[in-house]
Amino acid sequence: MTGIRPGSVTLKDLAAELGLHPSTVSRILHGKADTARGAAAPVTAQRVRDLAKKVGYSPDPQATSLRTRRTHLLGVIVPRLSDLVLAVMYEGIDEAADDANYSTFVMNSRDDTLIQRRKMEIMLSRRVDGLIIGDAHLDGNILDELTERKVPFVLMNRAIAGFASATCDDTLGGALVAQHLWDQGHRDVSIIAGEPYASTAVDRTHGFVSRFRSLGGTIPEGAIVWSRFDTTGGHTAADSILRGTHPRPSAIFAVNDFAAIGAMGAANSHGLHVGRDLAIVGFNDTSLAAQLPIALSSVRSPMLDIGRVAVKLLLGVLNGDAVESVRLAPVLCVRDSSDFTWVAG
Amino acid sequence: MTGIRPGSVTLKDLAAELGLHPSTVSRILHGKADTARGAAAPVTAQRVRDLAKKVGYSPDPQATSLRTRRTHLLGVIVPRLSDLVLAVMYEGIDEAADDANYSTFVMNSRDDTLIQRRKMEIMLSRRVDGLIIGDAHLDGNILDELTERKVPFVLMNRAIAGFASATCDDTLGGALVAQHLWDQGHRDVSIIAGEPYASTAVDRTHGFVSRFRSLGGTIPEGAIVWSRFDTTGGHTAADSILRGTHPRPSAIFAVNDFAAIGAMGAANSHGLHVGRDLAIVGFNDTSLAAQLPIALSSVRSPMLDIGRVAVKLLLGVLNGDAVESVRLAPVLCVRDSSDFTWVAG
DNA sequence: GTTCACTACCCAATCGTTTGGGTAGTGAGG
DNA sequence: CCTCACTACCCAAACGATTGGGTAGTGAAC
Repeated sequence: MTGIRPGSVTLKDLAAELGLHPSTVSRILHGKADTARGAAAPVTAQRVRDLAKKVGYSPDPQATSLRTRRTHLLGVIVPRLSDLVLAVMYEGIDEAADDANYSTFVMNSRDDTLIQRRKMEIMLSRRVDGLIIGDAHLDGNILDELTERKVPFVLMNRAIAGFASATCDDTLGGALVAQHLWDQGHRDVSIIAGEPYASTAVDRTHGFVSRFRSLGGTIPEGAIVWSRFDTTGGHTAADSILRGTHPRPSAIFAVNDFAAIGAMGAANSHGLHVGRDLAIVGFNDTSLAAQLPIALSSVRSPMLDIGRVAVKLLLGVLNGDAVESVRLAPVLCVRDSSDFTWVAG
Repeated sequence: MTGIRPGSVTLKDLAAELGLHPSTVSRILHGKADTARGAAAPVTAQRVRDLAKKVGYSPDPQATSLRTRRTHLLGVIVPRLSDLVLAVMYEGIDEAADDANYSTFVMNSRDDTLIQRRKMEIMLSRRVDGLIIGDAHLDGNILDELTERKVPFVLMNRAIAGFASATCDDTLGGALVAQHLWDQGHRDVSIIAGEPYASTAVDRTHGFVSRFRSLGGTIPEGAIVWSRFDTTGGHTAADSILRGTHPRPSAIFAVNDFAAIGAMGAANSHGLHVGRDLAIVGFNDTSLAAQLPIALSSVRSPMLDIGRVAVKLLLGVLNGDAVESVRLAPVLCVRDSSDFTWVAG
């Protein structure tokens, strides 16, 4: 449609073609409220807009942001995009940013503090307008630094007290699982708790533990096993749980679907049939959960929305608003992996 | 370390501080070969570099590319980042681009031709130096247009004749699976073939079929079922296969791990034990395959490398080199889902 | 003591926009 | 006829870097 690669035609070209001054053309193509401030005659304005459309004029973003000091670029930093959870959140970001006419850089930090720093510097040196941080560690010292440097940013997925974030209500999510397992009659449970530096892991675990205890249950220290977030991490953790000396739990809560899948594998190799001998519940309800050979119970977190909200928050910050953290409510999806009613009934 | 947000200090500031002209500073900080062309005295050069490092000078990329007409930005377009395969490839891109001092935009097209176009225009209007296209459709008319508009680009994952691409040798991959299933004694096989517009799907299917036939096997038309690439797609396809009238196959090749997982689910609900009653082989060997309750046989494709190679190719194109497509070799990983030897032996 | 070739710099234009501040021209009011 | 307030524009200076083309100054050769 546009014919040629955008960028060929400049404001000056348009102005010359129409016998106008570039500044006039700029004002016309720029705003609406401005036009009223005496920018141009309606007729001229229309001529300008018509030509602009016809030749497919699109302003040079480099030139624009050189002048305006705004790039309309958002930086997104996540542990890894190959983590489905973050990938879906990024899709939400992509959509929301697109709607607001922003573009996004996204980089993987592998949850490594050094890489985190490096990627952030790269983004800042690209002059992004703001940052969405999806890999915050609970000892968030980088964040203080960013605040001090007056970099606009918000957190996503993981929350840190004192900073604006878009997350799932992980504490509630954990509690839902505790309630469910308790209701199913489980009294000996273990938790595959994830990485201790991630608020998601900590909050889900904490939410689970405190609800379970408030129901009258007990959870010994040894029942909580920290682990990586991936399948291997889950496998290893479940293995150590099932191999443990204390009474083998009848249910395991993994704070992440992938860890849960790993746990299913481990259960299998221990000769346990998941859903009958051992209940397993995951978190996030990724697209896989429902499709597994033994469908996995999981807490559905609104990943797409979390991404979208993160963008909205950040745009708020950029706009100078005082923004509040948003915690979206999760929903428990019970499936075969933890549904014992058919056994009991 | 850097103290303040980069961008605060400019070339002019440096020059003023040192009593030099900005152009001199620019030349010093720019190249090495240039320096020899009479840029500055070694002593001065050192002074400049020291100060630059001390104050954390980093050139404004907008200003630079306004002048040089190069943004050091690569555009990446994929169907969806929530497809693990593409996410991993993107990690490869991220790394390679980083090494070469480029940054990347990545956008999701959902394999929708309209969105595809729109996202491309966005990237071009951002003045990316080149494009990595991960969602090419076999009727690649957009590509001709891009060529005509002289946009530098390469394909990734999916190949189209006549354009440079970084892919897995999908035909070979399909053939490996055919050979394996044949060797295991399977004579009735079905294929969950994926989307017919994707070269990955077509080539893997074709590779499988032609090897199987050359071994003396037959594959009726009805044994090839096109499908979406995700778990649901695989489930539906497998369901229709297992429900079919013709003799139920003893093995299914799904051209994608997620489709294979869906197929496992379907097999399950048909009362078939995968690995004993029915063999299933996937493709890509994503991190899940080995961890599933029944470990999934899969063709390992070097996803990370494909991403890296795509960047290398694109940089070649940008450099004016004549680049050749690269097809990386896959490796078959046999696991429980298709290993019948313990039954036969 | 010119010319010559360096060395080590400086000058100024330029990339494409934006934006604060003009200024001709017009019609009305006094 | 002068002032005044518009309207509908134009001017020029930025923004921060790059780059082709100078030019003082120095030492050596003739």
